[in-house]
Amino acid sequence: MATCACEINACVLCEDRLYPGLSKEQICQIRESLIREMYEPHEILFREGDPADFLFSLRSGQLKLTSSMPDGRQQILRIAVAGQLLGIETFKGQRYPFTAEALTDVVACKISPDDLRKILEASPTIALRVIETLSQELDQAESLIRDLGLKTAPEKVSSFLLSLIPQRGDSNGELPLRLSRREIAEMLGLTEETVSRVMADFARKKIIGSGKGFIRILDRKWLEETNGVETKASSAGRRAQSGHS
Amino acid sequence: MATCACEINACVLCEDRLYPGLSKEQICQIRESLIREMYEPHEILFREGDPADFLFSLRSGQLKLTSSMPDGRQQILRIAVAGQLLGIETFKGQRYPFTAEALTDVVACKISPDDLRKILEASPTIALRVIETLSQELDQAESLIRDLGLKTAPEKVSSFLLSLIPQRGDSNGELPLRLSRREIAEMLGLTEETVSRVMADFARKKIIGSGKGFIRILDRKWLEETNGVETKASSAGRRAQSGHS
DNA sequence: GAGCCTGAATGATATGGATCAACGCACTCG
DNA sequence: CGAGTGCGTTGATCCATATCATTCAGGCTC
Repeated sequence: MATCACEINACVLCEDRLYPGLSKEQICQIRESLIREMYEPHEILFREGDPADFLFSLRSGQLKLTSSMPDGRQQILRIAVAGQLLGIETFKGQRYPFTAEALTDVVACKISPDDLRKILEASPTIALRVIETLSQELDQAESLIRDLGLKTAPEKVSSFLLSLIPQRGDSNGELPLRLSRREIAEMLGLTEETVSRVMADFARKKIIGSGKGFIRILDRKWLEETNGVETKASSAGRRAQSGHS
Repeated sequence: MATCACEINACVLCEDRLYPGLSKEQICQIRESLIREMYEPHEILFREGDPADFLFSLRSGQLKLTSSMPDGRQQILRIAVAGQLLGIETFKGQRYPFTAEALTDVVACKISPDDLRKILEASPTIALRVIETLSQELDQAESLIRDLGLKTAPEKVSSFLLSLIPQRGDSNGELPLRLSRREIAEMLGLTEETVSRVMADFARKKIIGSGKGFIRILDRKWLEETNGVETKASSAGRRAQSGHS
């Protein structure tokens, strides 16, 4: 076992329990095809347009996936979190459709599409996990589409802020904020300035408190309402009164 | 075989060749869990927020998947095409995150999440196909994010028009257009009027020809350039001159 | 054919957010 | 220490697209 490339068991492809039907040897063989790698913040795992030679299974840390246009406009497609699989969009080969950049320290398992295919064929449990992961990613993407397509700037920012709250939500503690204003803007289809203004406005209204590298949600309910889960009447009312206070 | 609920073999879950290791009986049993259904244009398969009791495998036809806000704003998240699986975002249960409406005549196989899970565990080939389908859907979603987040109205419309061209592209024949201006707008995060203006403009410039229920791409190259695959210089130039002609 | 309906095109005007520009503050480097 | 640099904030102005309103064209019914 000591020869396994993968010693820490934390990613979709690495956990023992995911290979119930297989022998130790088979498991070890699978793990041999995984290449463990570490990255520091701002390091690029791969760039949009590069030949997609490897897929990545994220063990820990966060990545931002971006796509940009020749003139420099850039869009964050998604923030990838531990457990997710990167680059399956390119299962058929070809090229990466986005750039992946580490936001934090990152540990990832690198694997070739062919090897992954073999693993999936060998272990339905893994395949199922991959499907679940993919579903989650698709869901994330669809949420962003909603935000981009039909929300106003304040609604977008609300939505973003709410997405920072961890699942089992301890509501209003300090939440780490790893993205700069610019990055938030690139995610929400806004400009740096607009994000800054909206957040300053929220802070003035005591909706959030902000500090260096973190924010604190002070009025979660207000954010949830402003985010679009509201009646036509309440929306119109709030929007009407939402000029400069 | 005659007792199988699924007789036409065209969806991810129905093709014989996808169950290489299984006996006739097992295959037949799997198919028993599929409920084949047919829908007409404008029929709703399910609504956003409904309990997600079933997943759907699309055999033929097209669907639009929409999400809307309480005040009526609506966003098309994706156009689902034959072969795709609908609603896996809800693999964990819960509720449909969007409404699915038939754009054409549609044939779909309905299946419960539990049954699907069983099938996936039994057939890695199927699981692999599902993963490929999901990847494709994710890719579609990410493209839309790009369009929504960083493109101007004409760029969005270009991108949309190009997406109508079938894979093995016979370039400039008549392409069926199943979406109204309103629906195109709902997809691209624009208004009906803006889409109408842009398309009228394109038609005047002989980029496209449009008719009732179809369009014809006359200058594909121009669309591809306007879509963002272009240099900074060419973009700036074109944008500068793109006022009212 | 008259009346009506629905989708698309077009015009006039308003506005949310982009853009351009300046400034403050913290940090780093020599 | 002062100069330089990066990020965020704030202000003034502009413009792409929304919004509101009207017209047009085709299809349907009576």
